[in-house]
Amino acid sequence: MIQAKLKAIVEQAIAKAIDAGELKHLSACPVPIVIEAPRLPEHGDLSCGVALRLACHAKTSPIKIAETIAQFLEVNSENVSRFEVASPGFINFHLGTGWLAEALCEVIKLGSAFGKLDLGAGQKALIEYVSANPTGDLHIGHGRGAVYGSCLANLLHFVGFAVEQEFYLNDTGEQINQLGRCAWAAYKRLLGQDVVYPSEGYPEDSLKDFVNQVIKEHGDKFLSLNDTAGEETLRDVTMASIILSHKNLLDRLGVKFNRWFSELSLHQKDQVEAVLSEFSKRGQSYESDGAVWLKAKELGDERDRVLKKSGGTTTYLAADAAYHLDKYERGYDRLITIWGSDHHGQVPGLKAAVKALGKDPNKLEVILTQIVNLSRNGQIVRMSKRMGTVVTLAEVMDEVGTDAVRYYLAESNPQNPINFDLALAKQTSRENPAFYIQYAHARCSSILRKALEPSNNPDTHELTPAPVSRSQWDKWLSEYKSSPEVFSAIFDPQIFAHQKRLVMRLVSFPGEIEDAAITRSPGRLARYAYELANDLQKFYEVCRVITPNEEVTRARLGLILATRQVLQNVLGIIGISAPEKM
RNA sequence: GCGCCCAUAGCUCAGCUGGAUAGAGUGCGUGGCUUCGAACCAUGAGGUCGUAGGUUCAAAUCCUACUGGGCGCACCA
Repeated sequence: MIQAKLKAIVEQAIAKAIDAGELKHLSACPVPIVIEAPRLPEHGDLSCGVALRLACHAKTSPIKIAETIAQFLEVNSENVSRFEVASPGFINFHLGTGWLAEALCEVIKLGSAFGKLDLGAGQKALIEYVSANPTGDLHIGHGRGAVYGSCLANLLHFVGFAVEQEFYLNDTGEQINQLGRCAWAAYKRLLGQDVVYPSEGYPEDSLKDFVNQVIKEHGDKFLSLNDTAGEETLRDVTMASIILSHKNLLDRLGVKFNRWFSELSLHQKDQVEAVLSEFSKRGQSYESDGAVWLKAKELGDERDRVLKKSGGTTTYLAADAAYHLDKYERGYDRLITIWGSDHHGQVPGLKAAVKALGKDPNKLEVILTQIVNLSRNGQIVRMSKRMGTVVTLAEVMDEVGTDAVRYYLAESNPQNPINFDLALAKQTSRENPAFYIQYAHARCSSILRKALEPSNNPDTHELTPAPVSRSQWDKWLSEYKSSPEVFSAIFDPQIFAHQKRLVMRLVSFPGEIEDAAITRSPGRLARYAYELANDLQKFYEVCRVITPNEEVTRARLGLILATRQVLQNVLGIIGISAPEKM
């Protein structure tokens, strides 16, 4: 778009300056030419700092280089109304209306595809996230992983990856057996039996709701079972109830998985044993003290890791290795695994296992999400699985609202810890950023409705025809897509800055997408959405859209349409609804 | 003790592949609704970018040490 066009012009100017012998010591531009939006309006609409980077190559001061380049710049005044060199060596460009109008045309022409890129080129990517143990409620930390993962999935899809999303279900092992013991005791106690609740394991309170759900479905018919059968049965039905609640809650949060991958299935299909044989066959494991060890130290870990305990059972790492081998064999080009930061110690082990299996470790990206500190009025709410989750994700969503929770969790970068104050979030929920962005979208919709729908006078009950007729609108829609000149009437010299700012924000969307995708930071799109909404509000404040002048109305409705489109596109990625009315 | 992550406005967070006067939101002060949605806008105050060095024409950004906080260092998962 505009940045690329400007970049080409700067590139050409540098080449000409070199040809003319004005930039000594250079035969080609050795640094990338970056066109960016300056922070301050007096620095123009777009700025290029290439002269600063060229200084040490050209052995001249940045300001002189900038002046030299500026001499060779060839711009059309309709596109770039003026440019100037500013200390310490920036070239600042002030845009005219030409490129801006063309850009709006492109936004409307591309519609929901505006901003899409082809970074992925159809490569298959698998994102595994949440993967919470089915032994209790989800908490806000799971929520963060869930929101981050789903935003990243949306984003990577938007930039051309074939994305699949997967939840790894730890549905077997010691913690699940413990769930069985606790649930069996809770079941009997809830049905009036005087049995002792296990002192070790999950707190009774954290299981009560799930066991009550079991009782609601199955009644007391399991009471006749002996303890062994009872523990197994309660284990399975309680786990099913927990998994269902996880599915429902994540669904409510807008998080959807293609697959819930069962760890148990790996054992049942002997994939865990198979991966152990594979390690052995490749000479990557050995026996010691009756246990089987992975030679992880040779592969970058700080020490070797146990795969199979002397008691004969396999470790979590063995199952995880089998799981990741399965992922590799399913033929993905990128494997993204999102874990809570408390698992960071496992990353070298997993990477070592992957290397030991002869798979490309660079395909596997492990992203860690840092802790969410939950507080209420400044008081930290402690979360601990052993103590039971004090505040569940469901409660946070009920209290604050799902869109607001989603925005808060989406906005931050995963590697930073965040503080989430319930009282604060609730108190400001009416003015929260998610709401603000949605409001901007609803406002655009409202303006379009106002333009296209007849209005009803409440006193006289007379219908006033719509300012813009249906047939006229259809004609405009096609003009928006093919005739940039219709937009020239948007621009009013009095308030050009506001209008330009809004258009520039729309124009910067593809670049934002690219940066967000490359750095795996969908959060910056959440912030972009806020900025866009803010620019729309400022524009709206000073500029009427529906006016008696048909050409002006046509142009400004087009701008509103384009803005609404980009809001929809970005809200789609961060997974927040774009309502027509609020 | 060792390793990883973090420290920016009262609070919540951006900015970090080095570039112009460190930005938003929230809270606080002031002003603005006869007109497409005031759930909005304008404006003011508020910062030794944890501390100390170093690299550089240029450091919140890179390097080192330190301080403070979180997490991890099992034949647990």
